[in-house]
Amino acid sequence: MRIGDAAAAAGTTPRALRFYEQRGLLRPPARSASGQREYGPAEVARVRVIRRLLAVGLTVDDLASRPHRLDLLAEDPPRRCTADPGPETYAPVVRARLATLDAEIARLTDLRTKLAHHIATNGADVPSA
Amino acid sequence: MRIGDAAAAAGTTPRALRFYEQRGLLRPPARSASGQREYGPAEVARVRVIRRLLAVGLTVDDLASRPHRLDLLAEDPPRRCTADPGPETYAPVVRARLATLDAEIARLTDLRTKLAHHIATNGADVPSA
DNA sequence: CTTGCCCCTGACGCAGGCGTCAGGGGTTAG
DNA sequence: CTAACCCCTGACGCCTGCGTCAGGGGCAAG
Repeated sequence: MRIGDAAAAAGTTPRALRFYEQRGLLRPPARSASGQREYGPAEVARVRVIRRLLAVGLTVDDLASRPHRLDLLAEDPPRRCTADPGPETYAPVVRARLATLDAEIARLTDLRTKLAHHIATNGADVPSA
Repeated sequence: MRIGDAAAAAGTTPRALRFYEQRGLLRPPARSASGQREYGPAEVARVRVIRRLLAVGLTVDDLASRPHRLDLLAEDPPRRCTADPGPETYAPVVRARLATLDAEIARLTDLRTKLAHHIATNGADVPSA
């Protein structure tokens, strides 16, 4: 499978795959004689895992920090939460991510409150403080 | 007053003042013989208004779209909500801003929920969908 | 006169996850 | 053989509100 088909199969674009490879989320794949990247089903599965993790808010750097964890998660069936998941768990980054999400939500909610208050009291013009 | 003192008086930096000027939020100020910007109390007040509006979530472009409104708001005492505030009100941008804030808050809240759900069911590892 | 702080303009950096263009080669159906 | 589409690498663009560096001049005190 060449990059275009692999990307389509994983629901993304060739550019994204090259980007993940460059950032260390994907190992450099095999190449054809003419230098074209060759992907198998395992790589596609791995990309799907990456996309899911990104979709729930983890960053590329989060994933790059524990590349081996992607191996486990992309297995079929995936080995999740064995007795000893080792030091490769995403738990720390997930917790950090939750914290920053909470902080951001609180910040925006606060902003929204202030803005709504001002529009109510000042006719959407000047915040009084 | 030169730019450093004016910036300090308004609670910001010289760089920010030049930036506001470049983006049309501040009119080009008077210059000394040697080309240094000269500010008065009115400019400082205007900068304070700008900062408050930015702090509640409006963007530089929002403010730049209605530069005359800043004149009114920076007056002492400010003329707010006269019988005819003209077409220069921030109400439309404020409403738009509220909408984007709501959308963003909803998005982040949704993310947070999903992430928290996955950490609870999968031990902070793999999102099952 | 010199030291030291302030000002000037112009331009790049940042954070994130790619999109997109440039310039050049592969590959496959007709 | 050639059109048409795909792939390659390298590099800039995006978006916001400035921070920061580079290179060059001003101004008041000792």
